[in-house]
Amino acid sequence: MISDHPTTSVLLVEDDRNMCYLLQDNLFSNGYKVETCHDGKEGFRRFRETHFDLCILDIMLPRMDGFQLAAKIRLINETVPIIFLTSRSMEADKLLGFKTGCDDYITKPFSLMELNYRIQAVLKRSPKHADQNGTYNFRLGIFEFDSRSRVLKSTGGPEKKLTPKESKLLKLLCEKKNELVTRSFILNHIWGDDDYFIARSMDVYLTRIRNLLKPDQSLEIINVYGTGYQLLEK
Amino acid sequence: MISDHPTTSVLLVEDDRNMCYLLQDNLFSNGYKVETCHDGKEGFRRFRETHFDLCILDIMLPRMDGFQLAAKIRLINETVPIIFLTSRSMEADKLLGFKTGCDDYITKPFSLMELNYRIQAVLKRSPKHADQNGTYNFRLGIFEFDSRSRVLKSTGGPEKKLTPKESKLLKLLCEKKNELVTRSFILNHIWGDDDYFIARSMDVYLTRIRNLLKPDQSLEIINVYGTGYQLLEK
DNA sequence: AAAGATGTTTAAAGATTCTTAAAACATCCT
DNA sequence: AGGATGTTTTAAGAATCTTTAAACATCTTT
Repeated sequence: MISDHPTTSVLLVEDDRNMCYLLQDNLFSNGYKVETCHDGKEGFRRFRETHFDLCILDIMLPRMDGFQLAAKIRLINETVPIIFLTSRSMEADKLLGFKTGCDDYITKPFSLMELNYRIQAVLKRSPKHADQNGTYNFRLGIFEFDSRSRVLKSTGGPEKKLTPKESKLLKLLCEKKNELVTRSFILNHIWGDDDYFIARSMDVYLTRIRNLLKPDQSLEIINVYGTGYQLLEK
Repeated sequence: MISDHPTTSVLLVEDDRNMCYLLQDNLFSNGYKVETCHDGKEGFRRFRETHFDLCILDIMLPRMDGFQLAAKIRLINETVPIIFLTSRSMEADKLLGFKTGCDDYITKPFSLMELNYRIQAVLKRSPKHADQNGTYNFRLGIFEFDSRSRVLKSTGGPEKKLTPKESKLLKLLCEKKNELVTRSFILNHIWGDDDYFIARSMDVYLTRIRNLLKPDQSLEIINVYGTGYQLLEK
């Protein structure tokens, strides 16, 4: 089968090595780029670190089941299509209540042909936010910011090297420049979790970013009480 | 029996010299390229050093048993087929729980015919990731890097000879250029193990590689705190 | 204005990574 | 075998990054 998708990247989370390997091989030979892992937590960590066009999640997984994983994925990406691998005993109810428009599920045992068909269908429906993670460079007031090398350069000034967390936070704010970003959105995207202490940690980073941006008076990160933040470029 | 496999290379790890020789001879006369060793640790060392298309592992082995060995092999190669040699007393349970889709096992005593049949079956199932180790030359900024001769040539500059470990590390980073590579991935692939001290050792090599790449400002190995590294080419 | 909730800042503790030097180990050569 | 040379690991302290803690400020509601 010849590929018609330049490099669609797939996150495959499957506990059973046997099955995992079979699927990986099938996907690979269909031209997809595949990353596999074998438990939910690792799956989520991967998802946060990289960009994927499709997730295939087993339901029964160690450390965090497929539903929980999908829920966490949905918190940070509303659109990426997810295909669940279920066992026959799974009640369709639970699944139907869960999956969104772009998702699908397939009951084990299934044929590879069937899976491939569903993948194609699900990708066709998916809006392909192509540029989702494609932008790494931002122009921001007097600054230029490269989120990959984590360098914030002020035109005609010195450049500063940011830490990974600083960089992610600034990137997120840049992506949503002049938009309101909720606290929980930031927390789930960058920290992958949202509790009291992590929120305090975020406060610290907000302060740092504000300090970094101080040289340019036209930039401001304003707080919307009880809701979130907004990076304004005046 | 005439071979239909150009040069399928087999790693045979068998404690019992007698048996080992018998098998080696049989494999050899079937056209396989065979390397033998007699304990688990040595087996793993070999596996890391060379490329094999098939592993035949006795379960009872000195220094590290066949299961442990297989587990470590799986960490650095998810797909190579493994055939276990078990004694009759071995509970099939343990084995079935362990082996993945491409693997098989055979209970001693067995006929050579039976073994050969299983080898063919297992190889047929295996997808032969042909290009797995195929790329040795990399273009990297102002450099050209040949990971086999371990030479890093800077265009119009002097060439440097790398040590084996340096070379492996740089090769791995080149293969995953612009991707995030986790610490444990590097450790398991290059050192075959992942503990505190080996991680410190890796730090040392990272420093060296960074120094080697310093002449080209556009190259950078950035650290993602708590996760891994990324070789960026800007 | 008071009280509670939420946000900001600074300091410092804890964790991880980086660097350098020296020790241990390996290989080559005579 | 023994010395020279090259490679890898160990060790230890410095540097960097992240989280925790706590004190203070601001906002909202009553």
